Amino acid sequence: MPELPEVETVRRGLAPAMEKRRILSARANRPDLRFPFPERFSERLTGTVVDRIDRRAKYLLVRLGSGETLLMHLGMSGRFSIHAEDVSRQPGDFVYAPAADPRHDHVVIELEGGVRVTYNDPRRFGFMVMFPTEAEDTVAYLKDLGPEPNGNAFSSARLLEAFEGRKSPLKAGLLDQTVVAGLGNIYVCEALWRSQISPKRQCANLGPVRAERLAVAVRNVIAEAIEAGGSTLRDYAGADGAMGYFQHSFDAYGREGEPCRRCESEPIRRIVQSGRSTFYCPGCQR
DNA sequence: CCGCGGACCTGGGGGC
DNA sequence: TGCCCCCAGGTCCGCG
Repeated sequence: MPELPEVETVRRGLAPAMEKRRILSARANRPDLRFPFPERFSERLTGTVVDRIDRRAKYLLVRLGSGETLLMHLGMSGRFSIHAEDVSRQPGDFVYAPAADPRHDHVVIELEGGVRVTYNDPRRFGFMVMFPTEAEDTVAYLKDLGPEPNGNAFSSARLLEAFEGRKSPLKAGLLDQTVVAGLGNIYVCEALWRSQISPKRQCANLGPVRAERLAVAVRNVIAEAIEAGGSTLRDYAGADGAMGYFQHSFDAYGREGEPCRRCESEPIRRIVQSGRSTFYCPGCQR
């Protein structure tokens, strides 16, 4: 999936195309993604104005003039493309996305000004739900989320508190969205590599010194990835590759067998933790 | 309550 | 060319 930085990049791309524009039509081309679309999906979107697009963790929150919020999650393979006649284009904006298989164009939204936003998702792990904006505090997807890694509430103290007594390995702990919100498989591997901490270490055995290194690494890895416009990996292509987005390179993720860029003595190893690949350097991550 | 494995989907790549 | 297996950025659910 797009992790937090990629979702933030998508938000920044969608915002200039959608904000302050009225939705002229909205169509779902099938009854469901991961879950069924909201009741009367098309009717609830059509005619309302998009006030603003926010992000929380990996969720996009489209604030509508109707008083509702459209919450969207991109799953593993969700992407948006925008076709626009008069959206101002600046370096870094993404207006056209690379071609996707149109069989997986599941949602098409037309807005004022000749803007068309298309959601494409081959695996259909993404989903969209709607709720009254005023009831946001009760929305299950949002209410238990931990702090944003780039916010003030995220710190080494937060990690120590969340990990107290926890038996699971750090890899699993950092993927837990109630501990810190928005990390996924890639950036967890990268943050652990940066902080030289083993993904196999028990959460409860983190300790204050490593916790500080880890918190700094998480914060920096996320900030840099947002800065880079999100990674452009595989089927994620919310941004237009042709627009010159930085091709993110990773230190650990996906580098199995390649030499560690820090200690250069051991190759990066791939192991499986709770069913997912973990990449780390057994030489310098302890 | 916690932690883990499986399920949900489709497509791409490698081996034979 | 085809087939089969493995792999993929996430999350939810049920089991022990």
